Amino acid sequence: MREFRGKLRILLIDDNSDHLRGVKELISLESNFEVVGATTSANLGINLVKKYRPDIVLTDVNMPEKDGLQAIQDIERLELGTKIIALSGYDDADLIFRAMKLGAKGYVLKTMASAQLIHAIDEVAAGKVYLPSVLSSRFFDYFQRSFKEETSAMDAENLLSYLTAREEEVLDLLTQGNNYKGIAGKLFISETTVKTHVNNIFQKLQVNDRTQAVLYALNNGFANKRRAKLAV
Amino acid sequence: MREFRGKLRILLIDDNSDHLRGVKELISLESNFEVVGATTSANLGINLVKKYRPDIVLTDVNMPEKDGLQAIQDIERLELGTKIIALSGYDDADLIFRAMKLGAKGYVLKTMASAQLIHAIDEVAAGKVYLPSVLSSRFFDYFQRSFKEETSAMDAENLLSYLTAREEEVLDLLTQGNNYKGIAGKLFISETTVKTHVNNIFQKLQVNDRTQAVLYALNNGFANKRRAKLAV
DNA sequence: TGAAATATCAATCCAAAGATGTAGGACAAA
DNA sequence: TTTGTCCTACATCTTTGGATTGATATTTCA
Repeated sequence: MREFRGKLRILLIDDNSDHLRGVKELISLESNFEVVGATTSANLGINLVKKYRPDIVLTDVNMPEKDGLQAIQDIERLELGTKIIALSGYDDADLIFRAMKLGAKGYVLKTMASAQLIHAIDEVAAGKVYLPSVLSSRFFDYFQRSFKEETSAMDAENLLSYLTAREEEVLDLLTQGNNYKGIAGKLFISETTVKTHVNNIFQKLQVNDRTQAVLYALNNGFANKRRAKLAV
Repeated sequence: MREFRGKLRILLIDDNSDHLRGVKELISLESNFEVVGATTSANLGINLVKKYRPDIVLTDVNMPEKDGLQAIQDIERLELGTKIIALSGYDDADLIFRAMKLGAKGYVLKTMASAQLIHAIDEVAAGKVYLPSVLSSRFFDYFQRSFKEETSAMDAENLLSYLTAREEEVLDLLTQGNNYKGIAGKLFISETTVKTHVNNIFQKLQVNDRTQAVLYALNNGFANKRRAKLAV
């Protein structure tokens, strides 16, 4: 399963030097793991990533100054294919969500058994994503809650549904920053006709100007709806 | 682990009547499961959910007409606490992502062993989210890719970074649909001053009018940036 | 068929938005 | 102290946007 080349090269970042040492010893016990670096500073850690190009980075996400999330983002931006596993003392849903959002391939609690950490490293090294089931539950709760608002905004009494097909076209062009002249040109109709449509849109959406119309459209899933007609 | 009250009440929706029958028999073999309904129609299924209020709904997501995703959304909107497990013949990342987004608590492939389906039902009934590891890998790939664009748009050569603090405030109010008068009132400055700021914003963002400025802001993570200052 | 909704275009008027130039005071950095 | 940036403010002018009314052709559907 693992690649032919020697050991899995691992870099550790944790501002708690005790924990750092502990993890280092733990990993060193594994014959197929090699710790290529260990530091208590996120900034230093990023430099070490550039220098040693490890396969895996284990980073604490609860650090002062440059925090671990920022470190994840910075490392991801290097685009070296480095796989990141977040370590944390807390099973905070928001923290997990943000770490995964930034590209972490795993998230392990410090309180978890060491075997779990080893397992996580193996899984992530094999190209998988590793989230202990307790944490994945939290993740999905958070994930679904954050989309619930979005979808509920999309239905309900949506004023957008009162628009005619032509008005939707016009609104679509408005949401692309066109003025009257631009819309008229693109739809091959006169500017005054566009004005008529736009005024009708304002009435239906109960707004006063184009900016508010565009904001209403964007906040009420207008783009999604139009995409839906093609993609769903 | 399971609650004291009798059996777990399950409803099945699958337009393939053969598969529907197969799953029904499979589940009926389990002494603690009870199939309270089985239908090949999504619309009918939703009505059955209202009528029987099952604990779990297993629904195919590859159906013609009213598709399974729509069914998931409709059932979720009833807010009966019904837990939904999506069934699909395909491990399509986009499909998995959308099903989970809409609130599905599990996703199981039809090709998977029956034991896995039973396990999924148990897990979901216990309040967990169940995604087989193959699928969760796909899910996270998709998830991270969809956020990669967002974050990369947020840095790079972002014209927003040239704005002064005051200009950011003004732009923020613009993205809320305010006109000159509204902004002036909220910032306790004169309308002409607001005009000056807005004009400077246009220059810096290289746009021609407020709508384009608002769109630029929204498309380049302006809201995220502002939120970041508080929340990150 | 006949009513209702839709799409088109025009004229007019007023308000709002945008462009440009100028300028004083606060403040920080060189 | 000087230089530069930022925030403030005003005047002026042009352009664009928005409201209103009215009109005609086409489509939709009961």
